Amino acid sequence: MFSLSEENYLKAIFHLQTHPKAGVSTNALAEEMQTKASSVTDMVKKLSDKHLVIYKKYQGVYLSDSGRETALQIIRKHRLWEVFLVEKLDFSWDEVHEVAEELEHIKSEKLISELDKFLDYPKRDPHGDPIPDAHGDFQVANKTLLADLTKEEKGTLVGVKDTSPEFLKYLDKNNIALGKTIEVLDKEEFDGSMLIQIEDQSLRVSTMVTANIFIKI
Amino acid sequence: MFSLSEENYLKAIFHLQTHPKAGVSTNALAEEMQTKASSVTDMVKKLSDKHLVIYKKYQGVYLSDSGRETALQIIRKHRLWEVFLVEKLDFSWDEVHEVAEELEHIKSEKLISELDKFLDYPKRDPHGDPIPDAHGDFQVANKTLLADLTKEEKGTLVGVKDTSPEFLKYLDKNNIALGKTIEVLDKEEFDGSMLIQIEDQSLRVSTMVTANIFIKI
DNA sequence: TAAAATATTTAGATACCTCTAATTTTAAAA
DNA sequence: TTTTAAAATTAGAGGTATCTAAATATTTTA
Repeated sequence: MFSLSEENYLKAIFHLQTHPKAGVSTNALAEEMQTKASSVTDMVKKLSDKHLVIYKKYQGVYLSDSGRETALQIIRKHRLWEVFLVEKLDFSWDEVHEVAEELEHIKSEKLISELDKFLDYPKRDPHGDPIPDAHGDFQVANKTLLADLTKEEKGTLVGVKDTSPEFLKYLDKNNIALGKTIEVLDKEEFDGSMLIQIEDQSLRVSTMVTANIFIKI
Repeated sequence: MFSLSEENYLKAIFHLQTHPKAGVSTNALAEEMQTKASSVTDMVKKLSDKHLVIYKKYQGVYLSDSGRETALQIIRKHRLWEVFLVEKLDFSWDEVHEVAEELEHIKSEKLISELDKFLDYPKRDPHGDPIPDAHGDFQVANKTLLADLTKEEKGTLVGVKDTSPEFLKYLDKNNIALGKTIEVLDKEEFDGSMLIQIEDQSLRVSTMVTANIFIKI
């Protein structure tokens, strides 16, 4: 169907396309794909020829409907494999991304539908991100950044924005995990850092942390 | 480490290298890889530069020790994934090969060691082929082709030589499966066909069948 | 708004893996 | 053993995905 590179580009465009009005810039895509802008231009033309993206020179790139659909199927596979790795193979949440990056490109409808069934149709991956179903539909959670809470507010940790191993290991070290209750004991106006209560410990965290934790109030 | 093509070539050479004295011919490898002889020559040179094979022009190609080791690790991964697909995801034995061809190239030591553990260290894949361990060691079964049995001999079906979906579906249709006892009721000298007893049914099978079934007496 | 800085695209080249067509080597047959 | 046939290799080229360097377009700044 599509090449490895093509699939990775579609996924990257999807992840960068936060505002549906603005196209994804060549440089942003180059940064995301760890490649050069000129390579991006070439690939984007190819994706455009295949009607996976809408592209006008110097105007940035948008996913077409079929491009979005393809991207969502890859994301579905990625997240299902992450669940498999954590729940069945004892991987920790900071180890799954790299392997899932490879597994997501395996081409078999049956493999994914059976895996989904085997895992009992999980709704979220180990980082709290939603798993699209076979039609590409997924629940958009109503979640808030911890950074946006104010003193004395509290909620449940439902996701992380930064999924780098470094950040995830930091969270592990401090017993911060999905599903736990977090309360803002104090917020420093100067730098935004917070004193938070999580289970029986209180902890001071910087905005590097609070801006990467999703809370459901 | 190695490219997809390189890994597939090593695997193909391993499978073709039945007699350790004779090198694998360019044409045989081209047939196995579904490619042209000229492409094989190019690739074999590249593998030789990387010391994965021993190659002298016009003399055929042999796996080096490191080439053999690499091939065995790919075969290990292939067969472990096959077990996973059959035992955990309800694939039938004629459906697993194609998907395992892709899964075998995922690069993660931990993935395979954890998968091995998850599957409880299986010794054989769904077709009865042995699964090499992490060191590349595996048990060579003492098995005989059904075709080599004579009248009134019997044994257990321990493997199949042809693993094509067509052959496997034929076996399924006739309730011929791994672990079952087969007895030779009669053997036709003219064409080698046999009347066999398998559980409560007797069945006449051609040499196309008997030459692809492994029996342990 | 003109100049400078930044972003993007184009041109030309490389690595990988493949192909066809032509050549060379080896093996088989007369 | 010479000829013929088969097998293997080389030469030259194409597609994919990438790169560097140069050119062009857009945006920012003065």
